[in-house]
Amino acid sequence: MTELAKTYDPKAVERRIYEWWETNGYFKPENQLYLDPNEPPFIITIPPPNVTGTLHMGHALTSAIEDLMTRYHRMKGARTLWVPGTDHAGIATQAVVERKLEQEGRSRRQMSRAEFLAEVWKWKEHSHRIINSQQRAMGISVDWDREAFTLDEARSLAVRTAFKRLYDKGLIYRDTRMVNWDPVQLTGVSDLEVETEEEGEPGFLYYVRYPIQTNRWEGPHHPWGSGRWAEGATEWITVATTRPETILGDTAVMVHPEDDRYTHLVACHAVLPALGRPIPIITDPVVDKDFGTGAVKVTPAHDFTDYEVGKRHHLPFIEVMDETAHMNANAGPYAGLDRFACREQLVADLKKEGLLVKVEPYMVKLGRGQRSGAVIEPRLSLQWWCDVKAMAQKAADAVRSGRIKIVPERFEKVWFQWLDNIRDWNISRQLWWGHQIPVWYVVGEQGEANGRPTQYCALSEEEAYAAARADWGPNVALRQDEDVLDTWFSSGLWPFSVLGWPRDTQDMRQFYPTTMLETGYDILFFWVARMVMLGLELTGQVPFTTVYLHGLIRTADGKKMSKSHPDKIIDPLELIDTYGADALRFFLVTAGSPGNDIKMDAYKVDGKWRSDRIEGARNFANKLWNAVRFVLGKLSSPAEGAAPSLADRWIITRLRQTIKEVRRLMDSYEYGEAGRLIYDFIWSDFCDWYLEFSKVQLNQTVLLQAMEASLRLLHPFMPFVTEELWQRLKEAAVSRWPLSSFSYPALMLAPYPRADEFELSADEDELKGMALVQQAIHAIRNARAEYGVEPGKRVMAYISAGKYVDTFVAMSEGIELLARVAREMAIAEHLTYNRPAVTLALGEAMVYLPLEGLVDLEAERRRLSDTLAELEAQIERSERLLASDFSRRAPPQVVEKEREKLTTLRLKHAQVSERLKALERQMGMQC
RNA sequence: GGGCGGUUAGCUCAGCUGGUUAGAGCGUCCGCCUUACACGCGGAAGGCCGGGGGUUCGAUUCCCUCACCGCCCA
Repeated sequence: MTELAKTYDPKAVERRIYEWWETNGYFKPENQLYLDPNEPPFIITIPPPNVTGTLHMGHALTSAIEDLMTRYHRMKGARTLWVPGTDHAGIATQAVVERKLEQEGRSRRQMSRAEFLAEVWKWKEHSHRIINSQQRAMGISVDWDREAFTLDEARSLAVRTAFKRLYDKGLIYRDTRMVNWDPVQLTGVSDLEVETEEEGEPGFLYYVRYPIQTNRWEGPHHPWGSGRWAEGATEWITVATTRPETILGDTAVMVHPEDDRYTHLVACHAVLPALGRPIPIITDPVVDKDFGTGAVKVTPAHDFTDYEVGKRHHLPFIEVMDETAHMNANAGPYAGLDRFACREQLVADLKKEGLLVKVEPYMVKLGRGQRSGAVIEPRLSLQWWCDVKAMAQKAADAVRSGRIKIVPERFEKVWFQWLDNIRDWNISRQLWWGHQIPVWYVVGEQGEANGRPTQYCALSEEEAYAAARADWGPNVALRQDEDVLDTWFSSGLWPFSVLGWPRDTQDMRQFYPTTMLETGYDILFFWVARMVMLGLELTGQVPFTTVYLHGLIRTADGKKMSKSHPDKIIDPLELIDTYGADALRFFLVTAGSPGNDIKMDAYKVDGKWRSDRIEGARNFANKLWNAVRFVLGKLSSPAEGAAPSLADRWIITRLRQTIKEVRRLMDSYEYGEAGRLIYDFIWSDFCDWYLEFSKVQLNQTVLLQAMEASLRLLHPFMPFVTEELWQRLKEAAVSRWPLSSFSYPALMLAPYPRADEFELSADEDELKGMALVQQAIHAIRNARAEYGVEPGKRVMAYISAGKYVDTFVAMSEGIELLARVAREMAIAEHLTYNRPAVTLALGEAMVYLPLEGLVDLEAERRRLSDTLAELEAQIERSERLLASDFSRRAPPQVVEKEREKLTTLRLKHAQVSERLKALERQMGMQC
């Protein structure tokens, strides 16, 4: 067997271990070796990453948490399945590929749909490969044989089936409505895909006056642009707008019915600038009298609010822009101009005509496309809609009734709020990349033709034709709807589509509903809510029983990483390269608390990302590595049948306490806290104390047991290094110490530690004694440092150990080693030392260090009297507390604890004051 | 406008259902290559737990309120 290197090198381990796990099929639920019949199965589906490119830190966090959950449940003996996959991400991927083509001097517009899709598929393969390698590098224990893609054959069937079922129920319909239109990507998007800057964006509020038609002035006598357009007009109404270009589409001016300023104008007509169209002045209570002039223009075809107003007041809907947000023929002289160019030109013209009253700087709330960043244009458009009202109520009920639990709980409030105010979901996208809508139209027919349907929703073209031929005869021609579905429609089916739905598969029967849905809180509505709605609607069951939401990864200055400049985006692979996957994972999982964002402390050195916190986690991996190196060294000597010492009983007791607490924390999703606890146990209890004690009192069995259990405990957090070390340990030890977990071929398949695995234990008194010994060692070290004793120098010590004398005697070799105390030290139940010495009062015990030549009597006297003063203050505080209502009102255990504390304080006080008196006597004698 | 989260050591953050003298890592200071580990060891300094009020024997923790920062929804 090769010796362990002095420093852990993740690169030499991770890839090899992962391939070994994978080729042995250890990630598959069918291959688990330890199963606990009492553990319910654990099924989780990965939030499928978009095949837009590569994974970022958010994905790394997702991987770390989900793999932690998965490995934990697998080791607990639950039948465990984690299904991987990727998302075709319609808009996002199409945008990425279009941009790439653009750089190559090509354009989608010049390509056929098939040609373009071939390009996207190429990109998808490329991206998918990178994503997979990143995920493997993270160590995720997914069943790759079950990998799914939202646009593969099986998922397509699920999508078409889902669409058809909802269509047949009347929950999916086609309608022309006002939608959020992205004029760059040329598609409608849903409400959720529009993002608004909180403060708005700098813009202007334009005050424009419209002349009023009167019997003396019925309209312009001079052309627009002549500067005399409004000549002769006598009355005006001034409106304020942030979007002057939409004036061209105005079909009314609106004021509040109780606004005295305008009552005389109501029912009059204003004349629309530029176009000269007379438009009515109407009243509606939605008008805010305090905004602008109190009079607003109404553009029913280009504004959500105005759309409603237009319908209410039966106003004409005049579109003045085309799909690319260029002005159309209805814009008269401005036709052909881009919306912003039109704005500029029109404002200049208004000014020339004396119609521009004033312009004020104004923060405009602009909706921007989530993917393109383009200013969203409200636009009338024919789209497919999903009526989700009823589904939303059921989804809300699932959480209300506890069938689905959201962690952290506070997100439930957001859940209800959104679902209770839900609007119909625009599910069609005017894109090429995605699931084409499974609806076919009869070519050449409009609407209902003699009662015969002109559109057919079907699972396939053949099916659509079969239905159409039945109505229209054999020569009917069909054309499939060109639009595709919103990506989230297919993602919404994920937890069951990956298991084979709508087919009746073994996986559906065995693994549905799933257990856990873990993702970032930012896609609670986009994804989680849709899965619950569609899951309940289509499978009749909740798709999962727990939703765990993690926070977002932010840059060092607190910005969202995904939105910040590309140079701030960190590739997890780079960090893995520098620190190892285990370090990255441990950092991600322990960096924060559930649902809260994590700020990366990343900074660049020579162009490479560094993080002190990840470095700390790497150091921990190295610490573990060296602990095992030490243990292996101890095991190589002949086995000794030493009886368990106090230290042995102590470490096993601490281990058992840690296991209990870790399991409790893991079961309540407090992964960070659990990780920190394991870290503390391994570093402080095991390495700092127990390994050190083992240097003087070795018990190979206990050393091995504690080490092995520590590896199992840590495995879900740091899978690679623990697996590697466990294999080494097993190889070295299994023939002589056949621990039961060594019967498993891999650590990842071994049982998670249970507190009742171990037989040794220390009782309450022994634990107290042990703590006292540790305190003594600490106090001696402290005194040595304070008095500048040479590090290697052995010092004499006299220990008065009271009732813990046996403990001190048992631990004397440890004290010698760790506090550098001379072998001849004295330990007795009661011991007084009258010569000059540093005195350490520990309450139950007392340590005298005759530091020859170093003890300055005066300094020691000062130190003791300071200690005494501090003790007196504490005693007084404690006495006051006990004399108050506290002792009557507080729970007995708490009061008892306080009494014990007071007793110890008094004991210390007596020790110190006695010592002080003795010292003062000595000093007096010296004088 | 409504809602949520945050404010704890120089920095980044823990602190679960209220209970000893509030913790960790990094950083700082002092001392060490002590034969597992310098990616380390030992020691130390450093905190009106954002402000105010309330409940309570007791508040970093619960309630109210204010301030600032961040986010979500409209």
